Amino acid sequence: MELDFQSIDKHWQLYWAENQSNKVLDDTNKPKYYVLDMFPYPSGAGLHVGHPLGYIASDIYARYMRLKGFNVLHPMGYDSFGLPAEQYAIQTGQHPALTTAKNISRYREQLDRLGFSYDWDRQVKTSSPDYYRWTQWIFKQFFNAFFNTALNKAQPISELISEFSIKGNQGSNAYSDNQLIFSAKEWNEFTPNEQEKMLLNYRLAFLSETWVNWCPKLGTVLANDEIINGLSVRGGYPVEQKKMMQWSMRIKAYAERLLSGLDNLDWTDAIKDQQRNWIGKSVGATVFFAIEEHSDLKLEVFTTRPDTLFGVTFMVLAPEHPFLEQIVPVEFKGAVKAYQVEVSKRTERDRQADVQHISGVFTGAYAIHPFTKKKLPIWTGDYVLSSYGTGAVMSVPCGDQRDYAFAKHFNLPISNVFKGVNIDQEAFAEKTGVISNSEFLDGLEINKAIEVACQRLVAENIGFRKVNFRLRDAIFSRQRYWGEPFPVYYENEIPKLVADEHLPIELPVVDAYLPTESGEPPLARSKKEDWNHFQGDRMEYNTMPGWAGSSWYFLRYLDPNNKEEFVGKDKVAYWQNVDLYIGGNEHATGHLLYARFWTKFLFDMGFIPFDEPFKKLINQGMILGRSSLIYRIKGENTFVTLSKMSAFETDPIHVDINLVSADKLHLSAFKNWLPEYADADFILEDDGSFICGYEVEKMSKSKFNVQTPDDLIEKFGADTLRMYEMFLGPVEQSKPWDTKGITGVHGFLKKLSRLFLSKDAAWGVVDDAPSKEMLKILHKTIRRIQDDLDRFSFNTVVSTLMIAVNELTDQKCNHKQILQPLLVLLSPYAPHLAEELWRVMGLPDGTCALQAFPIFDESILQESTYDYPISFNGKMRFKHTFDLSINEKEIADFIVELPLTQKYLEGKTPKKVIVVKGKIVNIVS
RNA sequence: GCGGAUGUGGUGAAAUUGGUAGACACGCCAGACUUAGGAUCUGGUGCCGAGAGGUAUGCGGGUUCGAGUCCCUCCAUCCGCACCA
Repeated sequence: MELDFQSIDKHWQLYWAENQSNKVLDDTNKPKYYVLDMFPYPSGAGLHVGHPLGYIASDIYARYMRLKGFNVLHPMGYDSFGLPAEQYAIQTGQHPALTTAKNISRYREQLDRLGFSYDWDRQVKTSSPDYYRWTQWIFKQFFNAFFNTALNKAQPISELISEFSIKGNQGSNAYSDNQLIFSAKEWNEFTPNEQEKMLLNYRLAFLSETWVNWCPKLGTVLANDEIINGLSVRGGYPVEQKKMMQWSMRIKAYAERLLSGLDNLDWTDAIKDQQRNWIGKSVGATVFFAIEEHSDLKLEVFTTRPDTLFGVTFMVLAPEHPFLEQIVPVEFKGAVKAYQVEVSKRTERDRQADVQHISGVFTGAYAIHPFTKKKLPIWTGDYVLSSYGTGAVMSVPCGDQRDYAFAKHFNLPISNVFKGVNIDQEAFAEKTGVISNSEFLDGLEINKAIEVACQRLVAENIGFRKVNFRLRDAIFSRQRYWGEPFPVYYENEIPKLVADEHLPIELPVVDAYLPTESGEPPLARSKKEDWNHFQGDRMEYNTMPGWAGSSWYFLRYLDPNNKEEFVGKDKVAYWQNVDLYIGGNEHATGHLLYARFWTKFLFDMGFIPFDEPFKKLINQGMILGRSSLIYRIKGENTFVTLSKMSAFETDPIHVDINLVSADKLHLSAFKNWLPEYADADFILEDDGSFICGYEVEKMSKSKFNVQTPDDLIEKFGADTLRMYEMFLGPVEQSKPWDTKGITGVHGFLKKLSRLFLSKDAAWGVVDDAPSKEMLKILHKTIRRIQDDLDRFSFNTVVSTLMIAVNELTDQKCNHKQILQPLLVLLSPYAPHLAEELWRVMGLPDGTCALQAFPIFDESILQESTYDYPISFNGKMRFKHTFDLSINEKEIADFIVELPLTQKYLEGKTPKKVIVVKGKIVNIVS
């Protein structure tokens, strides 16, 4: 009797749906466990074989924990705002909501075919008004809060307002970039607009001028990714740096907590390091430099090396530094302006990638050294970034390689402050040694010198100790259509919040999804009567970024239909944070940091009882695609087969992998593929075939290398695909997709089901007592699977099951006492087949998924003897069995006398015999 | 330039704390059963060698009775990046 995997899949998927088998109740009597996948963006290409890798692992773990008696929350949803749907809308005029809905139903269909145990009643979609209503609401909470540095937490802005009206902002603990000091009297005399503007310096969601990559031709802001060599990827238009009023989130206020919070998380060190680097804490000092002929200005710099203050020979400002407006003498203005224009054409990423190219101009202005009072020329150079520190550096060529290179390039002076160090070839960047040539720092060891320099800076009121972070406040507005509208309108250019009862602010109808003629975002196309109906002058036309919705979605699953709150207090008290989170590495610093930030904020405001979202994190590796490439002769429509391409100048072109089998291109299918290839010519191999090249790279629609799971499920069934994806290797590891081995896993499932078949082809499982041997196989398997799953080693479980089935087959085992628990062990990996076999065996107690994980019995595996490997100088030669009760000395004495031992000793006397009980014997000669 | 990761058979990989390297599969070879098979079953398979044996976890060194595992130097590949003052 052969199994029909397809109908088994369908039968059980239907059964689960009809019986609501995956519905999760808030059953507080059971311990909870929350297993979460990073929710996908539903792209038009559908789910590819890489997506399920993490989903399968999490589903296995969720099923395992259910068997272990936990109430497991395992939900799924969609991160459904995003650029591709908007791009498609621009091209076709179709509303992104329609495209998105279509893609979601395709995803759902594909997910369902894999037999995941998601509770779909809890689904969330970030683009659904029921959901983004609460994203807007959370934004309002950020707007209405500030960060109290004394309490190290966020607080309502109302408390700050009353503080200002009583004592002004002198000595305030509120986190802010604001420098302006005002008294209570001044505050109270501010107009309401002035007060509002001042408060924007404190709110955790705030408006400020920010540099952006602006493409005038597209009328839009672009991400670094969308720019190559200063030109937009789309259209190839020039891009420039421009200042723009943007919403931001004051994530910098949380830098210290985001950093220290990592210590208690069960994440890999690799990913923690990435976040630590991103946050980038550095300890040093702020130093103020006077500027010649501008006594009103103080140039503020941050340095991690105040000990090298006497090595400063010049200053460098970022080309965007505001002082350049004021301090550049007339005769230098032209050159500086020209340089600023030149730099504005480069993105920050370009500026950083290009280390070789040194550029800058002298501004004509001078700073005064705070101690020596020497004149220091002020330059501007693009290696100094406006977004880090103060956008200005004191250049110490002897101690910093970039300063050194800059000094050499422009022939600026270099003075050495390190005792006995040669700096003829390069700067000395190490933090060890002794300072010289530095007045009061002479002779001090570097760490001591840093200390002394800081004390002196403070004493002379020239500077102070400072902790700096490279983390920047997160820009929170996008000039796009397909995102959450802000619950904000403007009155006299002051932003005002829309009242809660008007939420959600739904996306308005627009006639096109492009920016307006005047370069305003698409939402500005809305009609006032449709959308802009609040008392202000206009609505906010920006939308929120993709990460807004994904920063809190894990909370909504706990209580997805709550109309009163974003999550009910009782629900969040029971379910708490995510116990296991599985997703791709690419979110290491984006999503994972923002979600942590929002969680900490919501905790501070008393909405949730924990301040980290994800306790345990597993980063699944990327499954890479194997793309096929064909080579077209430059300027012609002729393609050359792989072995002959070297004779020509060619361009590689990605070709749909469905037109290729075993690297051979199907020529007629290729000609029909796209109109431009209809009359292509080919230079073939001598045997008449056309061979393609290949490349292993990320799967993407544009590379035509996407492998969907559908065909494989069609052919082998969902269980085979689930097991095969796990069998490929550790989940964390990246690997190219290859279906070569799938038959092995498929064969295993068949072999396993044969255990349940009796000779006369009926389902025949016997009640007879199993042999000792069979029990041993079972319990060995239980132990290994439990151990492996507990350390998330999903791949080795598959081989453990294979070994068990191989051994049980050898034993001709058809004993219920063995096979029943075996099915439970199998069920997290192959739920459809496990249920089917459970049913045909006529086993009681409902379904396999409702059973308890088999209990491991140590006593069954207890052995009285052990087969010791006997090694000579570390090399294993033979084995000898001893009773485990025999002690080390007895074993050693016995082994030495064996004839085999004498043979390997070749007449030598052993120097030492090492016996590790229950492990190994090693004879040293 | 900085940061992170990874290097084990023809291939995917295994080897919890240092203790029998290559489990389990794919592939390949031989055989059985078949009209046939991309079905099923049996045996073999790191490399060199007829064999005894030798040799092997990117290269080179070190620690150890014993190293894929720990330490140092180097090499290669992949990923991320915001030249981080």
